[in-house]
Amino acid sequence: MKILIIEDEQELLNSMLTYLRGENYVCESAASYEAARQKIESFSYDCILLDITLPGGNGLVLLEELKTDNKTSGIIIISAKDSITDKIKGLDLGADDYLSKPFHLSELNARISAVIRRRHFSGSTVLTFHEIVVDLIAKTILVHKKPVDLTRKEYDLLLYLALNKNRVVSKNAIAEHLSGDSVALFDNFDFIYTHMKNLKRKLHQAGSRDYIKSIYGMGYKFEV
Amino acid sequence: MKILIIEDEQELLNSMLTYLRGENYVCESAASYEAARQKIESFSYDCILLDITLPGGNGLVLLEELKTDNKTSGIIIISAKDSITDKIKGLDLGADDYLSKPFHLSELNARISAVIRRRHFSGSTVLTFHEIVVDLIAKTILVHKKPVDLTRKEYDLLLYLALNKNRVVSKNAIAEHLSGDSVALFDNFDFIYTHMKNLKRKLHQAGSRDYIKSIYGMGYKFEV
DNA sequence: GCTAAAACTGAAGAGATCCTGACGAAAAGA
DNA sequence: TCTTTTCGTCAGGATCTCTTCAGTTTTAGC
Repeated sequence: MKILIIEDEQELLNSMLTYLRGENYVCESAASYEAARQKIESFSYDCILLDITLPGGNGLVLLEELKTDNKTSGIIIISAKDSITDKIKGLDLGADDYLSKPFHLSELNARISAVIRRRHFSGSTVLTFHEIVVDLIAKTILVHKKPVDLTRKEYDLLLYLALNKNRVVSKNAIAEHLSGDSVALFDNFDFIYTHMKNLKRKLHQAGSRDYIKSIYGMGYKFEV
Repeated sequence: MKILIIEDEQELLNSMLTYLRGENYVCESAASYEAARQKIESFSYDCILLDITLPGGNGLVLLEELKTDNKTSGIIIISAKDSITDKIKGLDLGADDYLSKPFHLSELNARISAVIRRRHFSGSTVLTFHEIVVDLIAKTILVHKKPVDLTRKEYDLLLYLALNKNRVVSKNAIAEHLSGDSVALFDNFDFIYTHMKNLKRKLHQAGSRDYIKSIYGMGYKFEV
């Protein structure tokens, strides 16, 4: 699978490249719309990550071109939070999905595979783990096809664990993800214990098996 | 995995220590180049975080020394944004990566594990020794494709042995690697005996052959 | 073989980590 | 505004891990 990343922030770009290559995607990058346009004309990509807030050009114009060219690439818009307009949200402009900065690389990865899956296999943006189904767009959880009433934090927590399935995730990482604050340092993880407890209880009551394992001294693991 | 943090800003240092210890790294710190030099001479680290803009000494000189000493440590340069020269960016000076302040601790963490992977494991995320598989990202050990649950110390111990496969590692080296304060020589290796015993037992019970040999008077060897 | 040093073992206390229920604060919804 | 829900903190207790210790076995050298 081949991905084009259109992004000018060097550090973010590097992170994305490293992560996505680690996920076995073939990645190329462009730091300007002009460079991107050239690449798109010459090569084909399964997915294009488009930062629409680059200096020196309007990303929406590029988006227009992309859609009229009826290429088969899936397109995910990336943008600062306050640049996400209702039009983008509604995906009226023809993108397949959008993600606002700052985002987590694991979430980006999930979106990419969802978009690619949909394009190639006309699926939807859901993640399925046995009886648990996560709908990324609706932000809902189904267990045995029945919705489970989770709070926002609980949903975030489950999604994060699910995106990192079969990996041990540290409490540092969880705390950062839940709080949305990527700068803060956490001296106490009590709130994680509480959310974890409630999440586990709700999933259990809904009839799910206990996929969330606690790994003493290391963190948690969503094991499927 | 053991890390040396060379940094004089106390607050930042504390954040880094707390975070990285939370990620199960064994961490030590030095607030000056002189202190750092001493530690580096006496002990070995898997990764060194080097702030090159400390007062009272030039970090680049220390970097030079580090590279000529051909130690196996990975080196990540940390510095204020405007001190990042093109040379550093190109990593011509021999560092493995660089990070400009301010940075996110999770980003630092990602860089560290990438550097360690590159240096020690030639970039791979899983190590395979016949029926034993070490997944560095999942932080999980598989024997015959089934997970074996190890404690932190047991996992670290196995990783350290695997890292030095087919070499004899002394108990001093193991002790230094497992427990943070490398102040003095250890007079008592009882805790190693216990961890080793438990590790061996768990691997054996999981159906693995006994690759860990005890070399009388020398140490241990992971023989594959 | 004998001896002393080194290595192993099981048990157990100390210590760290995690879970739980309850409660007030904060946020969201009516 | 008032009500309801969600969130984070806290303290007590449960659980798991680490280290130490004492007793036993193995090893190398004589």
